[in-house]
Amino acid sequence: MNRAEKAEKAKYETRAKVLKALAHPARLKLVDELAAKEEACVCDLTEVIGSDMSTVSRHLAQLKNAGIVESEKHGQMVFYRLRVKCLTSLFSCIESVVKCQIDDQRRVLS
Amino acid sequence: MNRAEKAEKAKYETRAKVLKALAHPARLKLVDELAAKEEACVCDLTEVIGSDMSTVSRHLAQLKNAGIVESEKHGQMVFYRLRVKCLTSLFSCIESVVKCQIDDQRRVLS
DNA sequence: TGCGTATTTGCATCTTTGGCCAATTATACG
DNA sequence: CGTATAATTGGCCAAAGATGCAAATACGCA
Repeated sequence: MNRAEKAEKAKYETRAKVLKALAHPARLKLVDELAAKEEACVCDLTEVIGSDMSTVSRHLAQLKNAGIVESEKHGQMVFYRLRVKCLTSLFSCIESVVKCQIDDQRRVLS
Repeated sequence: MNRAEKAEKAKYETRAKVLKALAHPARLKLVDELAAKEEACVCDLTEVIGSDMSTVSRHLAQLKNAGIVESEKHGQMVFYRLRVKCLTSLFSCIESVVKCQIDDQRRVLS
C-alpha cells in the first residue's frame, strides 16, 4: 500500500472513529445535555442517563477520546463540556435522513 | 416510562442508528464513492472496497436500512445511490473535530 | 432449458461493545 | 489521620458487529 492509499485509509478510519463515538443513544443524550448546560459533572450526567456511573464515565471517555468533549477537574469533580460547535448542523443532517425515511414509510402505508 | 420519555428515547435511538450506519471506514468510502459517481453497482463498489462482494453487499444493506442510500435493480445489477444531500456538511463537522484534535496533539508535542 | 454473472443470504468464527459490580484512585472534610 | 464522595479502571459476561466461504436467488442469453 502506497502513501496515498495509506492516507486515504487513515482518513476514513479517523472519521469512523468520531462517528462511532457519537453512534450510541446514551452518548447522544450526553452531547445534547452538554449542549444545553454548557458543562456538567459526571455525577449529574449519571442521573440524566440513569446507568451506572462507571458506564457513564466510559461513555464520556469515548467522547473525549474522539475529540468531541473535553474535561477539567475541580476538586473531586470532573466537568465535561463540548469542544465542537457544529454538532447542531450535523444532527440536522441526521434528522433529514430520519425524516426522509418516515415519509417513505407513510408512502408505503397509504 | 411516560409518553414524552419514550419519544426522547426513540429520538436518540433513531439518530444512533443512522450514525452507526456511517461509523465504519468501508461504509464511509462507499458514501464518498457514491457522492462522486452519482450511482454505482455492487460489483464496481466491490472493487473499490477490496473486500468480498458479500461483505460489500451487507455494508450497502446497512446504509440502505438507515435511509442513507437507495437502490434500484436493472437487469442482474443493483445500482445504489445517495438519498441525502447534506452529507458534505456533516463530514465537514466531523473533519473539524479531527482537525481540532490534530492541533491539540501538535500543542502537546511542542 | 441450461449456463454464467450479479447479488443476497446462511452459517461459522472472531472481535468489539456495553453493562454491571467490585476495587482503586483522588480529593475534600472532620 | 480516617472517612465519605466523585470518578476511573479491571474483570467478567452477554450481545452485537464484521467477514469470508459456500449456497441460494435472480436475470440475461444462447
